[in-house]
Amino acid sequence: MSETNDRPYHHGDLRRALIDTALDMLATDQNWAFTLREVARRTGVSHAAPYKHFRDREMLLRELARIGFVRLGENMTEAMSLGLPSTRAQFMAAAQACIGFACQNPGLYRLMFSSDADKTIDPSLHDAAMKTFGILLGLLERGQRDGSFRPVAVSALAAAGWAQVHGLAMLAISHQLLEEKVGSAPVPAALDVLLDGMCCTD
Amino acid sequence: MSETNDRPYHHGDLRRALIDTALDMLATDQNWAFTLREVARRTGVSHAAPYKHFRDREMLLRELARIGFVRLGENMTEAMSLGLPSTRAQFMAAAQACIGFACQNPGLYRLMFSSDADKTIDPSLHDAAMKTFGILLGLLERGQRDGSFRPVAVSALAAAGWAQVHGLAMLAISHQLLEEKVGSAPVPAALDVLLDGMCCTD
DNA sequence: CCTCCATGTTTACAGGAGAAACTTACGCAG
DNA sequence: CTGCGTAAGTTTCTCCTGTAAACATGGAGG
Repeated sequence: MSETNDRPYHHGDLRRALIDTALDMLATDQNWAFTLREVARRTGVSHAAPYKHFRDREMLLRELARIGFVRLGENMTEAMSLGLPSTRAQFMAAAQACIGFACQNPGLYRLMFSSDADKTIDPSLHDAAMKTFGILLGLLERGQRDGSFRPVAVSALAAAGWAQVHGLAMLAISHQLLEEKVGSAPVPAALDVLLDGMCCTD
Repeated sequence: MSETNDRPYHHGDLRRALIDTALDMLATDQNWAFTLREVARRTGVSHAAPYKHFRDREMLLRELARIGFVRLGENMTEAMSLGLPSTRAQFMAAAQACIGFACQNPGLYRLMFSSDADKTIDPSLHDAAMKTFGILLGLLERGQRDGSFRPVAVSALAAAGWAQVHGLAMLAISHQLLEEKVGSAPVPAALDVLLDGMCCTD
């Protein structure tokens, strides 16, 4: 990753380095007014160098968002592969993985769902988001087949599940899940309420 | 709106005018890179005038967010006062009112939950958000008393309901509720799934 | 009437986005 | 090896933003 090279003029892989720096800053600073120049500065390069790799600031943002979706998908897949007994438990694990990801990368998570990362412009970003959503969809379909989830339209389950997880993630990183409002462990509590509506086992 | 009077140097109520202009732009432009100067320009005033009413840009943003929470609360209260028969139907109406508000004011809604509107700084903003949340809480408590909602911890219901509505709103204004993913009417479908988990009547 | 002060304006400066022109060094044809 | 094309960096420039400071205006109170 961080090759401590002494490249005097040509960096070698500036594109990757810029992305790494930006991801690092997005994870570090809670909310960061993203500036290309700051990224360039911390990467140790002139403020115009990034334009050789990204047409404009938003193109870098979209690439960062794309990577975010890929990583989020990896986290969720990993959580689902822990050998948990029930599909319900797997859903719970995947949801908590998603929310955990958001809390560990609040800036990146916000970016992924912000208007700065316009998915109508960049097909690869759109695909990445769609693919990550597909993980959720696959879990729900599997749950319906094995009788865990109710046989309603899977799209309804998907919308509900996705919205719930995304909503909890957004509220969490906005520090709005205060104990006085929603209790001490709102995430599993809320997910359990939703799962009661999704599952057959009442 | 546009009073064609010749401003006698002193505007009269510039503070209000700036807020109105900004709210207008937040509703009009889907996603707008908020600039104080642009607000001043459209209000027909010098770019430094706003500083006589707001210490800095973020102070205006927080005030806008506060107003957003007040209006959102009004919308939700109104939706709940339509004389709908069941508490469940009232919840559904309030939720759809919230999501409708977000879709009609995407910029404002985003602002309300963005890190630009830091609720830890401004108590009145925090109070406004809390009060709007209280509307939801009140509905849930009432629903539990009348036997509509299950007698679990009300904070769990609150977290679930709030996250669901907020998640749907955010996904909707991010244009991520595509039919291919979540069907043609994802909002009521998702809310029904959640309500199945919240309500006693299965 | 004159003077104070809230509310405006003008001017100034730092910092960011991005374009254009210039520079460096890697890779390749002869 | 020499010379050159080109990708990748740098410098410089313009326009824009936030924000501070100094100045102007005009209504309210003595």
